[in-house]
Amino acid sequence: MARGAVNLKRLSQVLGLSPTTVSRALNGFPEVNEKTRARVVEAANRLNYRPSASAASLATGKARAIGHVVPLAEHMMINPHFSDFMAGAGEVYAQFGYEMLIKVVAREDEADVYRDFASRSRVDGVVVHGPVTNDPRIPLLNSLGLPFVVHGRCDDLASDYSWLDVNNRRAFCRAAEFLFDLGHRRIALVNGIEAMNFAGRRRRGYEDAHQARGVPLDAGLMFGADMVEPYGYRVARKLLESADPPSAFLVASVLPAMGVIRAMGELGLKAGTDVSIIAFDDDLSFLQAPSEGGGRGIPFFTAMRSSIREAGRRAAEILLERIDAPADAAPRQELWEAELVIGTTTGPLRQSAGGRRAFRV
Amino acid sequence: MARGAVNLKRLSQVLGLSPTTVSRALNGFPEVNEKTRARVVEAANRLNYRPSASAASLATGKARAIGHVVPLAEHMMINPHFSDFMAGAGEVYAQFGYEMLIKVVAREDEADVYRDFASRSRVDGVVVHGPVTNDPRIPLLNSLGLPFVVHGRCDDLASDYSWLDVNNRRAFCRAAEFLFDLGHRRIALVNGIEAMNFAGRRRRGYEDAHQARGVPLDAGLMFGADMVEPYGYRVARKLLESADPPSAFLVASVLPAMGVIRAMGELGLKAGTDVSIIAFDDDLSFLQAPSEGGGRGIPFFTAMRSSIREAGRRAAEILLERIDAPADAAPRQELWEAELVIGTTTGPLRQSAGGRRAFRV
DNA sequence: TTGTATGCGTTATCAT
DNA sequence: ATGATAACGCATACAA
Repeated sequence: MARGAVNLKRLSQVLGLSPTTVSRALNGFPEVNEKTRARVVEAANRLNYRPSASAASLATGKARAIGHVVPLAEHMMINPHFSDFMAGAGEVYAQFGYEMLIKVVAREDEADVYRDFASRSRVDGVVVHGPVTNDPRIPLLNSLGLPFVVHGRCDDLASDYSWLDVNNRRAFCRAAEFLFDLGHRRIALVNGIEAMNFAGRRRRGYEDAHQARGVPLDAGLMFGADMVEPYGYRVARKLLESADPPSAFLVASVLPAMGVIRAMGELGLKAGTDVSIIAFDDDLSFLQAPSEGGGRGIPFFTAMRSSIREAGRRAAEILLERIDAPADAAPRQELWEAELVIGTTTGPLRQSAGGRRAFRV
Repeated sequence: MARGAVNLKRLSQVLGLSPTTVSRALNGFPEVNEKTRARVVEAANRLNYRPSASAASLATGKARAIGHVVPLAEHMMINPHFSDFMAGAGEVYAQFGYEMLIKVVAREDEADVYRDFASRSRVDGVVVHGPVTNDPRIPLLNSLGLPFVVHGRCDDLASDYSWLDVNNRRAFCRAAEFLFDLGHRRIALVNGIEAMNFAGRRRRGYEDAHQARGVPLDAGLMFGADMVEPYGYRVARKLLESADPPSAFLVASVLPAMGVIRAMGELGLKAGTDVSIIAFDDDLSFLQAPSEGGGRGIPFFTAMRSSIREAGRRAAEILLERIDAPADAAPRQELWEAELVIGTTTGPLRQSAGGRRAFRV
């Protein structure tokens, strides 16, 4: 407690009431006299009284905090996608009087943190980030009895836990079909790390579209790595300078897509004309132009878009809902469809783009 | 407490000892018999005992948590700079057994959150982000008696609080001088929001260099806004298509610098040859190429570099140090120099670049 | 070296 | 409608 902070006892002495009544008045119990409540609330505000978090937590068994465990090693999480998700979740937590508690730890210590959270009752629930297939965290959390929600999914059966996911497979299938409809046949896939469950789904969507159109897959056009800018740059340089370059790119994030743009700029190629790009767009805030006069301008990237910030908000809501629900309540599962947004980076296949190309480097 | 979790009383009963002795054994008190301690530690591990956070906090008055308040409105904070800083700070917190507590709130509610933190003793200290000149948070936190450290500075006198900052003025002066040395005279400044204290310092550094070289300032070349990608793009398009374009850009972050690159690509201009770019590089993880075989490759941007993640680590260390120090200990202040890194985006002024230019669009 | 008793600031139970 | 009293789980001053 801060020096001189007023506690329940002091406040009740000032009011000439018992601590019990003051507590009830402040916590909205119906039995307390409205005149008394008004007096109490006024005095509490005036003296700047706030109940001690640890004392309340000890008495109620509720921490009023949500935990997020961030793997240290893979910087997958320490990136713009993650911070936008957290911003959304944080809004909801603040709104409902919850704290957001973040723990940055090595992958191998993650299980330990969950055990710690549970047995020390530091948090009332956790959000699971970056699920892999058959993620061991799900059975662990279930056995700990700690409420949780997964951002993404771990498997196709996904029935015994709550999750919120984007229909990645369908999004990438639609994106590829959109490019096929424009006449493109050689489409590079610049995917995320395939060990991540979401990246596997995205690849399958890409494959679905190829199969539906009878276009054979070319392993030389498929890449998977951490979704950073230089990755897109490297892949694009390599492919666009090769003998048989793709005419379009399907990119898992606007970050590597920026890298593709950079590579094209260096090679004198214009996006949407010489080469098409469609990206998965998490609606990251740092890539959005400040909206002038309401609404957003014409987007740069053609993209499958789904706001990761909105996902953060909704995931938080689902989790808070589950925390208040009975322990045996049915899990909540939501699958969002990404929206196709037409920007400036896609266009019909140019005949000249098929064969060799005169670079303007 | 989680269902069935073992507490101190149960553990002591199992061991046939008093709770006091068990507590002492676990907390490393010197007076306890080593054989007893061994027994206690073994049993604690076996039964997976962990002290309740709220009970410990209530008893000791320490929360073992650090607060970070993130303004919701300006997405300045919900961006890659912020998440990298947090990653660094989080590492240190985890190492010392602290939690990181993040609160996303509207600017106008920020003061309230600090009061809340203090009076509810939810945290032992806070990190102040994005200081403006004469920031009201500093006197508030001082009056609350809540230990804090500022990432950045609020004024030039900056004596009554702890801070960690980069020498922004000197960094931008050096960057501009580097461009002057290459023969450039018309250098665009793509700065952050000038209300932020750091951006003001950067502008002054840019002005220092102009004055030192006797180059007059051109208000038409100086911009300030939120450091997002489209901002750099917009400014670069506008300037490079103007009658008297700059031959070089000094950019406050690699994010808008990517936008400058995009604009140049569209205009058929090559960085380092046609136009030079030097950026302030916070060493953001998502822009770093995965190091192949140790070390990092040749950087893309010529830049003044200072790792914001490292700053997060150090800020956390300073704060934890202050929390343990006596309340009247002298504030700790550190000013870091950014490092000049030569990349591929700068080169000597081309004679042809001065006048009109043939665009290859 | 170990144990007893008390306090930390709430909420909740049971009276009145 | 209000009050006395007992938890909550730990740490610690004091006693032995």
